[in-house]
Amino acid sequence: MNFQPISTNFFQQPTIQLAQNLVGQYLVHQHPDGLLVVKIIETEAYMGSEDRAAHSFGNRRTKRTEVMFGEPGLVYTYQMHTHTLMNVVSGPICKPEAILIRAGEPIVGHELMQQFRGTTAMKNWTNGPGKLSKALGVTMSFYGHHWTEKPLFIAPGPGVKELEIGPRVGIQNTGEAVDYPYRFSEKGHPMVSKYR
DNA sequence: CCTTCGATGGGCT
DNA sequence: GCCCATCGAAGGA
Repeated sequence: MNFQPISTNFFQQPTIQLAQNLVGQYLVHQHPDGLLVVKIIETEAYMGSEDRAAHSFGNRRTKRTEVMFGEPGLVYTYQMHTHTLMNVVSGPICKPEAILIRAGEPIVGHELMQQFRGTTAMKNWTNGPGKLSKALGVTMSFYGHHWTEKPLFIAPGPGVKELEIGPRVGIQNTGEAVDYPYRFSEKGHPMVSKYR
């Protein structure tokens, strides 16, 4: 298969819509040790200044959140404890919205993913945001990269049969935001990350 | 400075 | 379900 970056204007749709449409696309990393591809099966939208669960709530602008104020399609990586989490910057410039990529299904590069993840069962390689980054060999060095540029990019995928919508995971202490229906996943997929 | 706290994951009970 | 690794960001003094 020949994977090529999706067009730039794919990232110009409204954030909720983009979060939904990212489910079913491919995420490709042309890693020095081999090609790695997953189909995205779970995302979460973070709606910027209005969303108490977002790092950019209240337009908080710091070294970490700076990239969220940039153009849609940029890569926002950040550290959570010992893990790297991957986001797609969304919304117009200066509207700091983003989409967390939470889970994927291995398509190409199973051997390398297993090596990066250890010997656990395949269903545990990419069923969470930290695991996914590790399986794909993605680190903080991609902060500010663009998701249409090799070697790390989104490519058109097959989509999904049915989309499931629910509340986001792991955002206690964010008031009313805990129940916003901003989590999107492929219904019934065995590698969707845990429910809360 | 100093303290608190994670958009997590793995191990163990 | 509970514990905690491990560290930078955030926010207060």
